[in-house]
Amino acid sequence: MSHTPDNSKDSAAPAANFIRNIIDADLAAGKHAQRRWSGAPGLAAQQQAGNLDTAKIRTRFPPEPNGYLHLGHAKSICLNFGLARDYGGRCHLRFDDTNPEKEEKEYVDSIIDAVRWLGFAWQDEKEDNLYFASNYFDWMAACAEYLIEAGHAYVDSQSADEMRASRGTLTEPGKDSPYRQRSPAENMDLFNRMKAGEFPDGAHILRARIDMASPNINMRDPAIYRIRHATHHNTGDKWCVYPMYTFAHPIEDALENITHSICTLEFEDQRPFYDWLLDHLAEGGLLQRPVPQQIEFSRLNLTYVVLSKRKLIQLVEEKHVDGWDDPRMPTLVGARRRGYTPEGFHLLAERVGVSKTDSLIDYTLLEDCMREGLNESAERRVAVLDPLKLVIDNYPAGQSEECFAPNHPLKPELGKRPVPFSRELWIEREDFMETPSKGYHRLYPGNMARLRYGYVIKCLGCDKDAAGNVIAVHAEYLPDSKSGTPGADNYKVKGNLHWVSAADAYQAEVRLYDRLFSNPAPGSGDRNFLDDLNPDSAKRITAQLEPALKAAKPEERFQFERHGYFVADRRDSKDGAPVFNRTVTLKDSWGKTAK
RNA sequence: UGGGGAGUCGCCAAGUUGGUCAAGGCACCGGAUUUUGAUUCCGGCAUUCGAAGGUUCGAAUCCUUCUUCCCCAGCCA
Repeated sequence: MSHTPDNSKDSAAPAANFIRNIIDADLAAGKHAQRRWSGAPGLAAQQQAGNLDTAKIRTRFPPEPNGYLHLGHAKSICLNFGLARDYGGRCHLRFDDTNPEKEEKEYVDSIIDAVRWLGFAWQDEKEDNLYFASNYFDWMAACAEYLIEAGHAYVDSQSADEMRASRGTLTEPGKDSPYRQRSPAENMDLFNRMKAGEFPDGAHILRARIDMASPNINMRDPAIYRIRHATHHNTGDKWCVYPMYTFAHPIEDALENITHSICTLEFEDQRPFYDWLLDHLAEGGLLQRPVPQQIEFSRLNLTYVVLSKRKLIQLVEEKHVDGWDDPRMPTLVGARRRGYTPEGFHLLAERVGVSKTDSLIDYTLLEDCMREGLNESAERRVAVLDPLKLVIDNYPAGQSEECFAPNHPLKPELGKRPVPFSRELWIEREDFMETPSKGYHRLYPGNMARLRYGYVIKCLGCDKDAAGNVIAVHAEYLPDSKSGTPGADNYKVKGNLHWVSAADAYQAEVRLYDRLFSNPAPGSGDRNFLDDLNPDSAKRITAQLEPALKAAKPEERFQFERHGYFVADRRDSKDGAPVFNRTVTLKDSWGKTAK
């Protein structure tokens, strides 16, 4: 523990942050050491009959299954599951499905898939911590009834509009509801009839009785149970009353023995109610102490990215993108198709840290995190994206030979693969300039450069069409310069180009993705975020790829040398006919100064 | 104008029992290696902690005032 941290990425200690500080202090004080755990969520009586909880801490990731997970969720997932992992605790995956009108099974499956893809598990040989808030409805109703009996909740019969009007404003206190003084017995009767389905939606509502004059609007008798005659994806038509988030979430946490309930900043004002509720329910013996603690951190914001649900839906519905898993979408399914990696997201979460400061992260940081992992894991291949014909004038037509390219420069144990060399090759159009710019050291008449893993060549000139466009480049090769042979190093050249034998190339579709928006803050000011859409965010080209790429399997990732990282699309690739998505380019310090 | 939060290098972020502590990462700038103008590797990078006062031998850390930004008035989460 006390040795100085070395540079090895694996052994680096997690960076300190205020949440870890809280957990450290709680652990040191033994705050949660006496919690009992029955092995499943439940009220105090059930938990008390269990053993001491072996999990040092319990966290949870509690999405509402009403949409797809996005980049922001990745931060939260890494945080919650990462904390549990680092502290010998557990992290629950809990669906916060308390609103029957917005939630669907389809989203549940997609969320489960995304969390797994990120590499986290809520299940092991001892526990399976996958939960649905909707399975706690009986307990929640019991909690509500306790509150009613204790005089801490009442049934209000004002309309939604009347309630809004009497809630007051940010600067003025609210007014008590005329129904606020109903007796516990009357409230209980009304609540039972609400549950029994005697009233239409909105006729009554259960409210906590706290303080209509509180400066914190969330404490002005918040609504905790509403009537909603709707079919729920999990409980069907069993209920026609549903708990509000405010009421449900703290109870869910408590039932699951959550020690640290981590959420985003906008819930800060909600914390007094969280504590109020749990304290009363623990007082009433329904919940075990100590009750969970809510901790808020700042959500992830990225430049060039939009994450609001409303906007994402708009992008999909108005077809500005090709579905939720469009590789340009900031959803996790989109990121996956784009070729982003779980490791990259872990790295990002680590680098971004955790605090309460509203932050705006440069999108390049995310890209950089992806590059870092991919550089390590992706095998190298050759691809010519903007093909220009290169003719080796002194190489016999019809002849060909094999050259050998290493699969990974950092991992020689991955071996080499043969690539065919012949008289006619495809090279990158930008690797030839008839009149070179300053500092350019690739192909131009009279210059020598190396065909990577092949021969050194001397550029002789080029052919042009009637319009003056270069249609082919001519060169002669130096037979004693072949890579891997004794004389290979006789020639010192700066230029080093990739190439593909024209006769052997695998011609395929490649999608060159760029950021979806061209404005770092899409829709900032009075702008419509759609006006900031980048018109060039998806270019489809036909590229000339080395033959080995034909065998790529969906989701297989490669570095196309000198270009960037690419992934075989998991949706559109056919067996033996993969198409590739550009995940992210390589860094290019030449381009920076030249363009 | 009520309440709740936050302001430390271009972007993040340690540090908050006051004393060589202004960590670290990313970016950036040099230089070395390099058959990817990539990677890797060395070196550089805040007399200053939103601002102004004050307390103190000594403050990013304590006090006062000011200032900027974010969140809250759903029977959404």
